[in-house]
Order: sequence, then C-alpha cells, then structure tokens
Amino acid sequence: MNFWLVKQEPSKYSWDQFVKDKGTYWDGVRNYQARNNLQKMKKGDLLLFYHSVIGKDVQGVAKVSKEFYPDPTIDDPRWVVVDLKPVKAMSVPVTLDDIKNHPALNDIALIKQSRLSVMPLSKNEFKTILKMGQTKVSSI
DNA sequence: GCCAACGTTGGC
DNA sequence: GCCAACGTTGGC
Repeated sequence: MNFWLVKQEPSKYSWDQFVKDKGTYWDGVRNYQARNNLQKMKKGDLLLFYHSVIGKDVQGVAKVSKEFYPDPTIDDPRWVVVDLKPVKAMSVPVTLDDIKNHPALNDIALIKQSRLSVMPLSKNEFKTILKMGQTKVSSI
C-alpha cells in the first residue's frame, strides 16, 4: 500500500463537501509531477486531505476507490483523475506548523515542495500525522 | 494583499 | 535548447 497527501483550498473544495458528497473524482491537476503521482495511485491507497491557504491543516483520511482515468472536465488526454472516498475525519486537525515542528516530518514533501498538490508520503510520515491527529485507521 | 518560488510558454 | 517573461500557488 502507498500513502499520499493531496492539497485543496477549502474555498474550492473542502473536506466537509467531500464528506457530504461521499467521494469525488480528483480533477484539476495540471502539473506533471502531481499527475504522475495520481497515476501511481492504486485502489485502496490511503491519502491525507490537506487544506491549503485557509486553515493549512490535514482534515482527514481518504482512500483511492478507482485508479486513474482521463480527466472528464477537459478535452486533453494528458490529464487524469482518480476517484476518492472519505475514510474518516481527523479527531484533531494537524496544522502545517505542527508538521514543521515535528522532527520525524522534516523531509516531508509538503514542506520541501510547497507548491506540489499531490505528493507521496512514507508510511512513517503517514502514521506520524495520524497519531498527531489522534486518529486511527483500521487498515494499517 | 504581497511576494517568493516555481512551472510553463514562446521568441530567438 | 536557452532563457526572459509571465502566470499560478500558497505561505506569510
């Protein structure tokens, strides 16, 4: 299993909306590195849902429910989406400051590449953030 | 709201 | 193929 972090501005698509929708296709990625990460996602992989700009915190855990396919919102075969479903909300949102201040998360892509919107996490990074959020996920 | 960082575009 | 110009992202 692989672990990922996806970013979204809550004013565009929030975690609450995602939960209300019971899932979505993750569209709008227009960056090759982020696109490549989408293509590497396997069904069942777990993701952290991060709010950028407003809040700047990890809101919850999602999973990949369908692997990549062409982005239905654009007529351009270069771009793809995956389907995501909510797993559970964080008991406590984990803020960017929390992440920056945690020694085990010094090398996280969220800090190193602040503009990347879809990034891989190591299992350890994923578990560390879950623990900080006082949240448990049964499948890991 | 500003601006640094960074990705993309297009002229040469 | 280089690089200046430009647009976007996202932290502050």
